[in-house]
Amino acid sequence: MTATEPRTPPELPKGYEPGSVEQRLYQFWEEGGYFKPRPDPSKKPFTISLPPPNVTGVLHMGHMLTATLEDIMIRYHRMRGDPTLWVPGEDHAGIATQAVVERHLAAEGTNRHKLGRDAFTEEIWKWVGIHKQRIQAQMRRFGSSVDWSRERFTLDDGLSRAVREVFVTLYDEGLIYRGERIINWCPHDMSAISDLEVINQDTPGKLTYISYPLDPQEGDPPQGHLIVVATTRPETMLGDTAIAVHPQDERYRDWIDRNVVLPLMGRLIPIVADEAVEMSFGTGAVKVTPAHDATDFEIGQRHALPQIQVIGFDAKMTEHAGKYAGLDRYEARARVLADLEAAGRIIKQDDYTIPIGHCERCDAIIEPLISKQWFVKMQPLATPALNALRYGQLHFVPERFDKIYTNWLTNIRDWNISRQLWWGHRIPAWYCANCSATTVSKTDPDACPNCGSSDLAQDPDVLDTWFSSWLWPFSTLGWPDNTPDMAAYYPTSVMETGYDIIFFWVARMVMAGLHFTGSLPFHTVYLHGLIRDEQGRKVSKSLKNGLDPIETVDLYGADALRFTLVTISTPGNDIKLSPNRIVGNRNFANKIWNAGRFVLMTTADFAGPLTPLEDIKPRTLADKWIISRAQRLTEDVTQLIEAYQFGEAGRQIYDFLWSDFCDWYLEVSKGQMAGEGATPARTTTAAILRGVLDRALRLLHPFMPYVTEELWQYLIGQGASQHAEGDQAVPTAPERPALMPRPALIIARWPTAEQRQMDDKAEADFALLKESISRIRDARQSFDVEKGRKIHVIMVGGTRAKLLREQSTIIERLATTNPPEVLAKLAKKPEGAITLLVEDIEIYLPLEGLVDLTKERKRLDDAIIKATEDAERTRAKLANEQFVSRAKADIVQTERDRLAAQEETLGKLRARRTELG
RNA sequence: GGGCGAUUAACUCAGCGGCAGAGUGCUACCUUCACACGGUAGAAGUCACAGGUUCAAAUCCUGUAUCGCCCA
Repeated sequence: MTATEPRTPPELPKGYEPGSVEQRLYQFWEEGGYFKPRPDPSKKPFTISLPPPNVTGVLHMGHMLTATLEDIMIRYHRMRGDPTLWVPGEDHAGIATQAVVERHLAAEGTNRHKLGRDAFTEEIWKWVGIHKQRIQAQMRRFGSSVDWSRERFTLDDGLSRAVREVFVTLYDEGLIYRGERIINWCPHDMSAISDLEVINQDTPGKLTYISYPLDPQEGDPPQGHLIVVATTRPETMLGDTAIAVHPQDERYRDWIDRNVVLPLMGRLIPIVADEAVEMSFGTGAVKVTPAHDATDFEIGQRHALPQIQVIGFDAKMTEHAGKYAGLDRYEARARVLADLEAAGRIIKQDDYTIPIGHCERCDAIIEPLISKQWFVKMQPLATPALNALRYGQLHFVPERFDKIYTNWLTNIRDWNISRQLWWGHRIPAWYCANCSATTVSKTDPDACPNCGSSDLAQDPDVLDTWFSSWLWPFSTLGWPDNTPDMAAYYPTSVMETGYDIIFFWVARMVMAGLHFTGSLPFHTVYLHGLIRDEQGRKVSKSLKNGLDPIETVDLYGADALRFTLVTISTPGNDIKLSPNRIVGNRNFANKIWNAGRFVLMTTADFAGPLTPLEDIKPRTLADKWIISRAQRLTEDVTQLIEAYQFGEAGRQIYDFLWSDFCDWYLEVSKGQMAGEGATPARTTTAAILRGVLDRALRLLHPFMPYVTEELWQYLIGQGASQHAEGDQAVPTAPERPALMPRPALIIARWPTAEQRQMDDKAEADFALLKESISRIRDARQSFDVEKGRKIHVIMVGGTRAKLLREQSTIIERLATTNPPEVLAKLAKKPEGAITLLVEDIEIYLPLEGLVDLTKERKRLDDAIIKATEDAERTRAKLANEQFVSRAKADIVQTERDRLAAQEETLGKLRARRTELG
């Protein structure tokens, strides 16, 4: 590079101000079309579907973690030149959204029934519009480089068509059926929910032992027989239609098929034998209430027992509950217990922990009830999904989720997909009033295909939201049509989401993808942990302990928060987020900013096209060292990203920038840049400063997109002025300007590590130099040398004398010394000097008037003790024959070298100590 | 009942066979012309506990304890 005409250094603010950078740059990228995929037939596309957030929700820190991890992968692949697509969108969140709007209506003194179905859904669509915009704005603040032109919503026409296609196909295949089953009923939301949406909470309760008298028969003792059952839900006894015992249970064998008189109700119910009964639970005899318990329902089916529903959909007792009709279920429990007690039917009550099901959305206690619902038969879908993992087509990061996924799919149960709501995809089933045939159809039928009657009524229910989400990776790309996007970007590459929805979503997507497209929807599933507060508590709205991502971005900048979220975590582990950590990374952004500012100012005379690092011929040890470090970093970061180790990759870049580049190379470069004009030293140093900064910015860009892009624009000479124009020129009109109007870091080439420039010797030599300087600085401080005072230094370097002589100006500069006196061997020992040892180098600091000999003796004594211990430890290791014969040769050699060095150190320390007397 | 994870410096966490690391905090000194959102240096750990495997264990195996999560 040659010096071009001097340029005025750009005026950069002294501190990094994310607020003035982020929105402008996001707009520049978005308007410039940088987020759109660049087709390249020679390269494998990289695609991610964003897990769609609930459209009426507000994005929280977990969403931001998702957005950050996915953005890292997306930006990395985009820089590699892969056709890269990130599809954003939202889901309609049936129950949650309907509940939000209903609350809103209630506040206005109305409700959905007054409005009617159409007006109500219209009302919801208004909400959706507003909230969608809020989510989009949040995603933009995170820096997420999604392709907004491909944004999708689960209730879009296209996605709705996909839902119908899937429903009808599964119905035709016999994998969707309608049936009466025990389902989880939420009496608050007045809807069925799936097993997954029930949260079981262990709750202290009572196990009540109730005695039921057997219907007397000949041969019974005069007082009759009693059979005792244990139950946690005594009120359901009103609906009992049998008592069940295990067929092998000796205690009850003689009573099987006899009847008992149901207390309080007086009806006769049989004792049946069923293998489902656990002999060890309670008394081994259980009451059977087929209408209110899943296990009892199955027992009832096997023995053709009647189903008596005593609790209604409103969680109140029904007319079948006799005198308890109309009571709330818990009030009924108390009354039933009191009446049983009065009748002498209660044997005892034990304390007992009961898992009670709560609604995931509203926390109401779930009531198992019999209801006619639509189900998906899961087992045939689960088998291919299991095989995909077993045969290595699907990968989880971290791997331990293999087991969780396998376990769930192996024990999978049918999926209740109908919801008694108004908001969602209406079930495409029509019932004929004339012939009662059921018609399932992709298009709305005008007449019954069976009898021709036009008296058809569509099923009033809607589908579970997850029934549309499980199609997300392909429905968003245009499926069931074979669109260009489907052809180009499906299957997607990685699914990144929280481990809490592995069953809800991930496993179901795998099933749907395999069944409907014949392909896995993604090859890798990266699961991140949940975000908790500083005390490790789950973030919840009621505790108000969650940091709001937007407020946090406002305070510290998006880059700082993104970097914190990534580097604080390892895959699958929960994250305790503390503001402290974010502050540290805001400081990191500022550090980078100032390093950039320094490079720009220092090299202003050498602006122009960047010289690729590979083309730079380093002149000094420091040059070789920093380039070597940069190349090694490039290799490591690339490998770590490929291995999904984003946190470690980020930490390595941090260390490189702060410790290697700022603490050492920038300081060394100040000496190398001394003087004027385009001297070889200045030209090379400037090229390295710019080249290494460029390299680091590229590697860091996926993690901290804003500060890196801003600096890089300055680095390539398009900084402030272009931005100023850009601010004015931002089009508000819908038409999109030409794609990617100018170079930008977001599409700059991801660097390749150049092995040729990795230099072990330079790294070892520079490490020695750094250590020597640190030791001198340490000595200066321990002996209270004033800060600016240049001290005399004598270095006895032996074979390293040449190295030290060559690097003496760096020592002079960074340790604040006079030109060091470097000798191969020492002729005359300096008197009254401090002695330092760095490997085999002796360093003497003759600090006139400052050296306290007593202190120095003590210092040497301490050093001798430590060196003796070190040498002893190594000697013991080498004395162990097993170690020498069994350990790898290079390890043994390392230990031998170590011992030699330790003994030399010890010898020198002792000799010096002797001299001091 | 079954399964999983965590336990490393005061705090928050990396490391996961070869002499214990980072950030924050702490101590001392420093407003030196990139940065006080900074610099230099320092102190600080029986890597939960008990066994085992290995020449060598924070790291692998077994068990225990505590905390947390998932499934039933």
